[in-house]
Amino acid sequence: MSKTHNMTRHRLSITSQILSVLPVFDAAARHGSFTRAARELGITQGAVSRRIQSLEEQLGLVLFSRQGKTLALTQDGLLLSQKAKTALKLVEDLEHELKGSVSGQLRLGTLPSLANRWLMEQIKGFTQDFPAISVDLITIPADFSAGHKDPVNWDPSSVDVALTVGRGSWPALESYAFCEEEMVLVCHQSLLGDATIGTLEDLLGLPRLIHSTRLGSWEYWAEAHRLSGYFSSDRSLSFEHFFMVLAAARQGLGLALLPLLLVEQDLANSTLVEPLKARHVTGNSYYMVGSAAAWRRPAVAAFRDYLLQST
Amino acid sequence: MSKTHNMTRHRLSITSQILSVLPVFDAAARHGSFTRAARELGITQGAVSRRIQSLEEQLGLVLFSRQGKTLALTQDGLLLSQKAKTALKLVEDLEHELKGSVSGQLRLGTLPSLANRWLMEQIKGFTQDFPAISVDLITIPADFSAGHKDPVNWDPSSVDVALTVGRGSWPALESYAFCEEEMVLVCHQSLLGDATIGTLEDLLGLPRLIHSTRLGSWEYWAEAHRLSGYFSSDRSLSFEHFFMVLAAARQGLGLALLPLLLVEQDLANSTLVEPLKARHVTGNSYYMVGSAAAWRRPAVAAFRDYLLQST
DNA sequence: TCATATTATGAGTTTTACTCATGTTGATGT
DNA sequence: ACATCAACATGAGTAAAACTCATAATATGA
Repeated sequence: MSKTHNMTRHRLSITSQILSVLPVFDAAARHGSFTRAARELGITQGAVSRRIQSLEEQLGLVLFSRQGKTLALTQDGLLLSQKAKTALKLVEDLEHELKGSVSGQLRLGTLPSLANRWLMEQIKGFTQDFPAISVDLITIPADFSAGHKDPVNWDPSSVDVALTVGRGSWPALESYAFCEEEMVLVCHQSLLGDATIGTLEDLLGLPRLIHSTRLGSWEYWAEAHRLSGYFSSDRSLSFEHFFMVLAAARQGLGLALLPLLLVEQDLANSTLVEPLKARHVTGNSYYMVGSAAAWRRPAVAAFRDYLLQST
Repeated sequence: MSKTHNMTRHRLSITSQILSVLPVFDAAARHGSFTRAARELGITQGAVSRRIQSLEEQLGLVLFSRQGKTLALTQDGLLLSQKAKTALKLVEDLEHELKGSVSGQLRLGTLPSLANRWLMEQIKGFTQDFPAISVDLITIPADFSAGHKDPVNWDPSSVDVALTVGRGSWPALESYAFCEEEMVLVCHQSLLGDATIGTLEDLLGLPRLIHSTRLGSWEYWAEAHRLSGYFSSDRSLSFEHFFMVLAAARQGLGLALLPLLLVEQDLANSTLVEPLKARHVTGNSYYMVGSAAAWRRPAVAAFRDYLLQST
């Protein structure tokens, strides 16, 4: 059997290709596992496997010895991992040094619900990266328009960036979407008791927590799942902000319909459960909104880039 | 006017993106010119421009100050370039160290014509990269088959890799194409005298140098350019190998039809000229051919990778 | 020996990097 | 001043790399 291979096209020198794999290789070397490395990097196991393979081909060396489950660095791999660490450290330090030179003030306006957990996490990471930027956080109203234009219910002169939800149409402002709004059905485990939940109808007897400033949510959700007209209408519990709905749900007060962004962490650590997967993409997105002038300021641009990156 | 931007998808951390641009940035910083950096890297000016731009966006910094023609590093750029050099040096050294650990013998068989200049250049670069590999070079016959299967006119047991021309069909062997065969019309400047060459017909009065082991070359070329039947048939000069044809052409003995691979350098430094652009892709390619067992040897695989890379 | 946890791999998709062609701009010489 | 030149910038389209998803293959250990 003859086997033929075609020629490659010209690219940058081999060093460049090696450089970009270094973080992947380093993670794999540190964990001694492609799976865990992938988890750390937020990519799939297959991606790590492939990249390491191609690195080994580039170098013409075997970097890991694989025996089924067990992964171990070879002699060459060990050498590379040590040097790689040094090089990575160098570049990381450099990055921090450069970012440290960005200073200024960042005035953020945010929907109250974002400010409880999600935004705090972002701000934590951001201020670590940019220690010389001061942040000033205030809330803005959650008023919501279903129309074609999104409202500007904050004072653009007192805020550089507003974090809000909408359709991306703020005249005279420049907006960046960082997350699609997807509503998720959640509740506390205790609410379900020992009932077996098989269909959406099984859930409709449970108390629902209502978001009073966006009243249509349940109805839109029900429509998307072809369930209109099923809601019981006895006692109702309603709250102005999502964060209050969330707090109520955590207490087991009822079934909540909340944006995924706000409940990701609770789902991950099982504070809340998703009794049935009945999600609903609303068509809105979360946006950073600011004037063109604001976006030109380094501190503001840095925040935008950070958020887009970390999403 | 409102301006909206969509969210990015998750990728590797920012450091990884920075790493792969470093060689580009370094070249630009060293040359103080995107154009010259591009030339060094073998890519276009636009590619360099874009990558530097995206690096600047990633970092949220301006690295170069552009004033029309003049390009200069900013303060931040200078800082980055110094650190980048250190990091690059580290990785390059590392690469050499790893490659230095590959040792063994590489037995190459080659068409004689390749061994004059082109292959020597490759071997020079290869042995610099892999100082621990010994190379043993011999020639193999240039016999050529126009049929479906390519001949094996060398002893596979005495050679790891044969460099030859063909169609990629060597039964029981594994082959890698590294260059398409493209015939170019060349001659010494003096041959043209002061005649004005406007069409192919103008050239047909000049003496042609003939490659006796692949007699059809001129005819195939003529056919491709719809010129059959024009050749004068007085005195003829014919040579067994391309390298002899090339040597004759350099002396101004006649018009030669040679593979681009063999005359690239002569064209670049004007030892030879291409009186009219009348190239002809023959459909053959240059191949590295070896047994699967040979390709498994590190020294042999290293040579393959080097050649595919440098093409 | 079966369940499990891991890496490998085929197929298809998305994103990035590149080329080519053209636009723009500032310096230079007449 | 103005034309010219030599750089960088940029829009559009293409090629290649990187990633995902789904699934296969494989060693480990109860």
